[in-house]
Amino acid sequence: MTARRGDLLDPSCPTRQLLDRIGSKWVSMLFLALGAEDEVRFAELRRRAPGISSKVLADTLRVLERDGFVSRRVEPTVPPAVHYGLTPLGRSLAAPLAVLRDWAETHMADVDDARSAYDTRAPVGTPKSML
Amino acid sequence: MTARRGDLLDPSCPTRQLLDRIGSKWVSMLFLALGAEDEVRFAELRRRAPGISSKVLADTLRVLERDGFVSRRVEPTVPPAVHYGLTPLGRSLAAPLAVLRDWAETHMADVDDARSAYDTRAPVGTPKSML
DNA sequence: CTGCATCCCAGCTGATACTG
DNA sequence: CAGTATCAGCTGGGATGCAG
Repeated sequence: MTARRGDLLDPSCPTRQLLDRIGSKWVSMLFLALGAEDEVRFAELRRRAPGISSKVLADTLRVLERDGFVSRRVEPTVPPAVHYGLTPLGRSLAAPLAVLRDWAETHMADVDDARSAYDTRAPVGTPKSML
Repeated sequence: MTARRGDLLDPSCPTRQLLDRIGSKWVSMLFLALGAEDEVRFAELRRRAPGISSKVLADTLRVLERDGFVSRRVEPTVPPAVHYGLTPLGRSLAAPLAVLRDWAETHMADVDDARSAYDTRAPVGTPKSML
């Protein structure tokens, strides 16, 4: 049907774009953090994503808002209060993410074992990248 | 169950590691290419992943082999013939990947629309005075 | 409180050339 | 054919400082 083989290298390939998003460092964690409640404020998100800088958090949220995954509501108080939440589209991504998490928690131990075995067989020469 | 919130920033978090893998540029395409048959040779993989360099292909395959996703079988002929295939573990990842692909093909059009709408609302370079 | 402007750096990715 | 060696570039992510 759709998906010819070469699709995934087209930058416009839907799957490619989705993988780029959810593979981004903080995105999956923000989905978790936002999924817990209806709305979460900026500072609270920072707390739930320990280590993120405000720049990266703002950047990531803007990208997700642009994608339609995240809603942004500003209360025009002083100082301002900004509330973020998942849109229906964003919530619809929860299922695929849960499938990934389940697979990971079920099988990544096998991956660890495979790595140990591989490293025992080939102690030197493993590329440092992609580890 | 497990998954405390902070898990996803731990480099050892299973989900984090899985996302890093499948988000890598050529991995999902190689899974597609390898899933079609039992075994595929190096040069054939290059053909099925147009644009990949032999270095990147070799690196990626080695990482996937180390993870236990991919098997590697060398025929000691001259010149050598190397056959790659998916292990059972690698094949078990097909389902999660299919879920992602399905979601992407169903919903990424909505994301495109959201982006267009966002870009219309916030064109580049709009003076703040006009907001 | 929120988040933009800058500057900066690591490492993923790629181009090219070479070898058993 | 199936890689390895080397070098270069870009982009994502981060530190810091400032502003509305």
